Amino acid sequence: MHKRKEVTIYDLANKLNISVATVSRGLNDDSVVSKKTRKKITDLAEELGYRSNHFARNLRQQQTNTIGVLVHELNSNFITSVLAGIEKVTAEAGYDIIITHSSESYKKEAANAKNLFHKRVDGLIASLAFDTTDLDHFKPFLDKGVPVMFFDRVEQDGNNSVVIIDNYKCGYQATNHLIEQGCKRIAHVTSSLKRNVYSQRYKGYQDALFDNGIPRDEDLLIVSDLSEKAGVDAALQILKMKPIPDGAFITNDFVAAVCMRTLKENGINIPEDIAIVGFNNDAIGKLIEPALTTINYPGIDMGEIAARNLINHLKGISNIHHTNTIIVRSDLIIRKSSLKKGI
Amino acid sequence: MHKRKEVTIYDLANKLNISVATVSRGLNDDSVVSKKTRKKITDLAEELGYRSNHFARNLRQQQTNTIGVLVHELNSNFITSVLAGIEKVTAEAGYDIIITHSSESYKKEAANAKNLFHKRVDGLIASLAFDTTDLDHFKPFLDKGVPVMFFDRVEQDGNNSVVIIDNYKCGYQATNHLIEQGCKRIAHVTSSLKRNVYSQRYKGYQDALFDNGIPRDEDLLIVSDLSEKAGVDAALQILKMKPIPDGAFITNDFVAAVCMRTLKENGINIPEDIAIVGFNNDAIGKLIEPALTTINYPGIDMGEIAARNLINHLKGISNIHHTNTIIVRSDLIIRKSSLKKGI
DNA sequence: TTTTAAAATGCAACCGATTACATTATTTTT
DNA sequence: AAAAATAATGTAATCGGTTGCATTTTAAAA
Repeated sequence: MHKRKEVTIYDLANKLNISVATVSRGLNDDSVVSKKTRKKITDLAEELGYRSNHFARNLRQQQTNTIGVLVHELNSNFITSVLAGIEKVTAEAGYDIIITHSSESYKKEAANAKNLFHKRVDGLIASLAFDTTDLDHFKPFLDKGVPVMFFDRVEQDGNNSVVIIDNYKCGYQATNHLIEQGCKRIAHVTSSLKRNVYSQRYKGYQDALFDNGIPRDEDLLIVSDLSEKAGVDAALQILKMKPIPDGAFITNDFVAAVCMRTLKENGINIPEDIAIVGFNNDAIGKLIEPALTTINYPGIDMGEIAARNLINHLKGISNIHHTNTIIVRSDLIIRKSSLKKGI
Repeated sequence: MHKRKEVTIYDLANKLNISVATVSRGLNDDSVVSKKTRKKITDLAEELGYRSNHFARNLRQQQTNTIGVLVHELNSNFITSVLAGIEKVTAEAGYDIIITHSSESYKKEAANAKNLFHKRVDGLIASLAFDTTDLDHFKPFLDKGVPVMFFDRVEQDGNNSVVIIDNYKCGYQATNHLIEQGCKRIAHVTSSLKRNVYSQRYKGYQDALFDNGIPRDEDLLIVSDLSEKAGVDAALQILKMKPIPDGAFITNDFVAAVCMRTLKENGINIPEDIAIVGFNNDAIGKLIEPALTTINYPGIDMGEIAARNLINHLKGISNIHHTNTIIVRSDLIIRKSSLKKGI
C-alpha cells in the first residue's frame, strides 16, 4: 500500500539548482522565465515523470477547476448527448466535471446541490427534477457568486441563465402537423405540467388547436411520469376515449413507442386510425414500426452551449447575467407514424 | 468576481478559544475530543456555514478520494447502467468519480488514462475500446500501486482484476437456443474479434454448432463496428448468402434491431424465415416487432461490483489481487424474434 | 566605462487542513 | 493527599504548489 514518492517542484529545483519559484513559473510557461531555463525545467519534469499536484495548486489559488453537473436521470439518450457536449467543452478548457443525478427527486437534487456546494465547484450546470419548483437549494451558489447554468428543465423566473429549446413552438408545430394531416381529435400525453418543458409544449398544443378552430377537450390530456407503464396506461386510456382520438402528440419518444405498441396490440392502425408524434428524436424512433415522427432536440449543442457560456463567464470573457436565455434550434422530423396523407 | 471569505477551522478555533487541532479532530468526530467540545464545534461550524476544504485535506493526506472511470462510449444503455451502479457505490463511500470516454479509440483511451493518472485518482475502473490490445497505458497506475478494475471489455491475461459475464456461455446459449428452434444455418454478426467479449461469444457460437453436429461455415460470420450502418450492411450481406440463413445471433441489440428492420424491408419474415437473437437487453428489444430475444446483461450490478471491490481494496478491507475474476450472472430472455416453434 | 533600464531569478509567506508529539487537566488508585 | 493513569487539548511541522516583493544578472543607453 506504500506509494512511491512523488516528484515535486522542490526536487526539480534541487536538481537544477534553481528556486522553486522559477520552477513553478517555468512549468506554467511564464514568459518571465528565460526560454533556456524553461526548457531545462520542462525537460527534467518530463524525465522524472513529474505530475503537478492540483490540490496544492487549488488550495493556493482558491479555485477548484471543477464544474458540477446536476441532471435528473442518466438513462436517456438526450442527457447522454448533453453530457457529451459538456464534457467536450469542459475538457478542452481544462475543467473537471462531477456528474450527479437526482432520479427525478427534489430531495435528492437538493442533496446533490449541497454536496457540490461543499465540493466548491467553480460553476454548476443543472437540469431540474420533475417536482422541483423552488430553487432554494441553488441559493448558496448564487450567494457565493458561483455561476449556475440551467438547461432544458428550468425555472424561467427571469433571474436565471438558461439554455432551452422553444418548447412552445415545438408543441405548436407538432400539433399543427397532426392537424394538417387531417386530425381533428388530438390527444396529448405528457408529464408534470409544473415543469416548464411540458407546460409550454402543452400551451403550444392548445394554441395550435385554437388557431385551427378545434375545440379544446380536457379529457384528451394524459399526464403521467415517463415510465414504460405510463406508456401502456396512456394507450389504454386512449382506447377508452369516445370517440377515439385520431391523433396523439406524445411528449417523449420512448413513451410514444410503448404507447404505439400497446395500441397496435389492440388492433389500432398507425397512422390510419391514430397519427402519432413523439418528442426527442431517440434512436428508437427509426426502429419501430411505423417510424416515429418526432421533434429533434440537439442535446450535444445544448451541453456545449451551456458549458461554453459558463466557462466564458468564469474566465471573465463574457457575463452569464447579460445573456439570460439562450434558445437552441429544434425541428420537426416527419416519419410515417403521422403521415395519414402519404407524402 | 470577488468571493466572500470562507470560514476555516482557524475561525472556528478563534471563536471557541481552542486550538485548530481540536477543531479538526472534533469535525472528524474523533472520540479523543470530549463530547461537549465536539458539540460546540459542530454547532458553530453549522452556524457559520463552514465547509471543509478538501484540497487542504487531500494535500495533507496524499490521496484524492477520486476514482477515475474510463469507458468506450457514453451512448449506450449498458454503459449508463454501469455508471449508475458505480455512482451509487462510490457516492456512498464518499468518493468522487471522473468519467472519461474514448469513443472507441485506443489513442483517446491512452490520453484519458494519462489524464486521470495526472489527476491522481485513487483507483480506476475501465472498459476497453475496440482496438485496444496492449495495456501499456495502464502501467503507470500499476507502478504507482493505483488499483485498476476492468469490466466487460477486458484483457484477460490473468494479471488484471476483471468483472465480466461469461461471454462464452452466453454465445453458446444463444446459439443453442436457435438450434433448438430448428435453425440449421446460423449467421453471426459481431464486432472486432480482438475484443474478449466478441471472441468468446464467437467461440460459444462455434462450440454450440459443433456440439449439435452443424458444420462450421466461415461465410456466415459478419464482423463490423456497431453502428447503424453496420446493421444495414449486415442485413444486406445476409440477404446475399446462399442459401439464406435461417437464424442469426447478433452481438448487440441495436444492431440487431437495425438489421431486422432492413431484413423486413426486404420481405424477410422474422422469425419464420430467420430467427434472431440479440445481446444486451436494451429497452429497444421490447419495442420492435417482433420483440427481440436477447441476453440480459446486468450493467448496474457490474458497476456496483467493480466499484465495491475497488473501494474495499482501497480501504484495505479486501485485496483486489486475490479475487482476480468476478463473473456476473447473465441469462437468455426469449421473445418472439427467435420463436419459430411458438411457445 | 558608468548609469539606467529591463530581464531573470530568488525569498518567504500563504492556502487550510492533518497529525506526531508534548503538555495540561481530570480521574483513579494507593 | 500524593502518585499514577487516563483523558483532553495544544504546538508546530507538513503537504506542494503560487505569487508579491526583493534581489541579482544581463542588456541597453549615456
